[in-house]
Amino acid sequence: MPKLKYSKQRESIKEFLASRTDHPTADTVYMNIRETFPNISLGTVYRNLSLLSDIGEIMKITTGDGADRFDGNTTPHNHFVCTECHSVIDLEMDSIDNIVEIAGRNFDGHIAGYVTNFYGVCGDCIKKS
Amino acid sequence: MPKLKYSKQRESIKEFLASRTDHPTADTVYMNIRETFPNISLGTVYRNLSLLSDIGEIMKITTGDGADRFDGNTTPHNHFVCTECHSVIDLEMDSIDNIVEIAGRNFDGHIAGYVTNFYGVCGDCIKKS
DNA sequence: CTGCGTGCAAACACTTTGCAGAAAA
DNA sequence: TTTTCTGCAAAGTGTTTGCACGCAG
Repeated sequence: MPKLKYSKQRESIKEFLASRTDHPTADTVYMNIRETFPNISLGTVYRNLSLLSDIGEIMKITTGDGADRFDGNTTPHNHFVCTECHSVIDLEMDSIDNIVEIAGRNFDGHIAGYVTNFYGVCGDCIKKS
Repeated sequence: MPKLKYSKQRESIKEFLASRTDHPTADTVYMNIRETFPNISLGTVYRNLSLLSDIGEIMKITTGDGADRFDGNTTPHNHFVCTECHSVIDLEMDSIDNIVEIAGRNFDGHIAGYVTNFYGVCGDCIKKS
């Protein structure tokens, strides 16, 4: 694997994600970073998001509902996806890591991890209805 | 919502999925159904897969690893995704539905369901290495 | 006859990639 | 200098859609 070199674009993307608690898509990141680097390209944004999530400095969230989203918070946590407004919300909940042990009891492979997404209607959408 | 009409293509797709325990992609379904209906189009396959999963007769699996997959088994269960061979395997495990209650304790929206995918290396890939 | 379903092809959304030049080490 | 990173644009992948015809009800 190639050696990592500093780039202000990458730094900026990382900082941007760290400053948000929502979970922007690559396109949203692009739109925002462009205010600082008007010439940055969408390709560069994708390349850096992918690189950063490979080295574990950010997290990629696949919801199955449109574009992937990215999270600057790399501490283990789960997400809730609102089926109305499509927002993705961090859940502050007790650990459910024990499900790995439950899943492994009757399985002959090796389970390295899991991703759980919860679905439903968020508080804001309930109020509006 | 429009009224449902019988179609032999749709029936065939449903039967095909019911006959498999792996989790074919839309393209795999297409390739196989074409042996019975040589003129079926990929668009029709996608339309029916989408319709069938909307009405709950099949299940759509988004792994974040390539194309979506489809499962004819609609009884609630979880999946394991092998990061080596990319196969998707049904897990026979005790229910973890209690995680919904855990997630809901400190959340103001309404959680309707969840999807958990486990990741790791499957038994076959472990043997081969 | 009415209207949903189909095949076809074009369009679409999201993401990746090849290239030549710019920037970091 | 050497190697990585960038902007640009083109290509790629998976999926959806408009249209005219076909078939179920």
